[in-house]
Amino acid sequence: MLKISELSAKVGLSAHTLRFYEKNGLVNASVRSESGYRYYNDADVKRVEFVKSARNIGFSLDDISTLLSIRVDKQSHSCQEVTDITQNKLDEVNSKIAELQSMQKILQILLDSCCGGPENAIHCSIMEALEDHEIQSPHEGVS
Amino acid sequence: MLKISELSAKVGLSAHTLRFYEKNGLVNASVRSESGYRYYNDADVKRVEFVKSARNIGFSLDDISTLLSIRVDKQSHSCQEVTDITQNKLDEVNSKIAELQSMQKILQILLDSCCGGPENAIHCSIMEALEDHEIQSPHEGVS
DNA sequence: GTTGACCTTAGACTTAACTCTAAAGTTTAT
DNA sequence: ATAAACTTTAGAGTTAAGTCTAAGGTCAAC
Ligand SMILES: [Zn+2]
Ligand SMILES: [Zn+2]
Ligand SMILES: [Zn+2]
Ligand SMILES: [Zn+2]
Repeated sequence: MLKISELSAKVGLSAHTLRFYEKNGLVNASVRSESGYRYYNDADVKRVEFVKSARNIGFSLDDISTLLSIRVDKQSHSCQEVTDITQNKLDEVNSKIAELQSMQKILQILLDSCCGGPENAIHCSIMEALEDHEIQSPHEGVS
Repeated sequence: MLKISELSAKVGLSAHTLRFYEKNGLVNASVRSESGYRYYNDADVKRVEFVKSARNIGFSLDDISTLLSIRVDKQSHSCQEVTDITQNKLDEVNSKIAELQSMQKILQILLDSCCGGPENAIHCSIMEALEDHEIQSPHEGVS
């Protein structure tokens, strides 16, 4: 049975974060001492590690809650439920990547167009590009 | 001279946002009526449009403040200052893309490994992967 | 028997960029 | 002259996932 700081050291999440996760219903210590100290057993540790893996992939705490509820009763849940969560996350990641790549592309064009030197910025092509109306939000461009 | 709702309609930023930008020192109306109404002249409109272009590329309001201070006195600033801001932003974007691509890769592997069907999740390979310790945070992996 | 390290809670703070509300004053149209 | 639409301000709320603080209780060692 681990105390909170021992669990913290073991899994690499701060005691604060572990208490925060508990407050949000993700993980709790199976045992509390008379004085209120948290004690985590092996199953608790595994659950925390599951949360950490899911978090490392990028799942939100909400997603993780759902995954945990599947985890405690796998018989009542299907692979499809799991892939749905995973696919939604992948879609989200892909759309963020697309947005960032559109920024990346514009930023690279701007950098390529500017001399980057010590001369004054009166004819700076980056400043000129920002004056023009050619730059659209990556969200607005539907095509 | 445009009132705030007219400017809002013209540039596609809400009146709330325009006031918020003013509070943060980005843009203000050159003229105020006796009763306090904001009136924006052509130069104000151009400044707002500059802000919007910069925001569309992904620059933070802090970056935009700096770009605006260069804009009002281009003679005292160099192309290098402008490219520094731009390059920093590009670096940031690139590192976010890398992080997301690492998530994308793992999510895709997980999806490929799971049948996604209606059967129960007892042997679900996604759940199994989350139980294992093989999933690292994209931030921790330095190599 | 006291020092120091640890634990508890509730609740405030952080970041960024908005977004909204309330209460009041102004302008425009009929 | 009155209703509708617009504007003003200060300030609170939103989001996610923590992060930190204060004030107090507990445990181990010396
Ligand atoms: Zn230049
Ligand atoms: Zn330049
Ligand atoms: Zn399956
Ligand atoms: Zn499966």
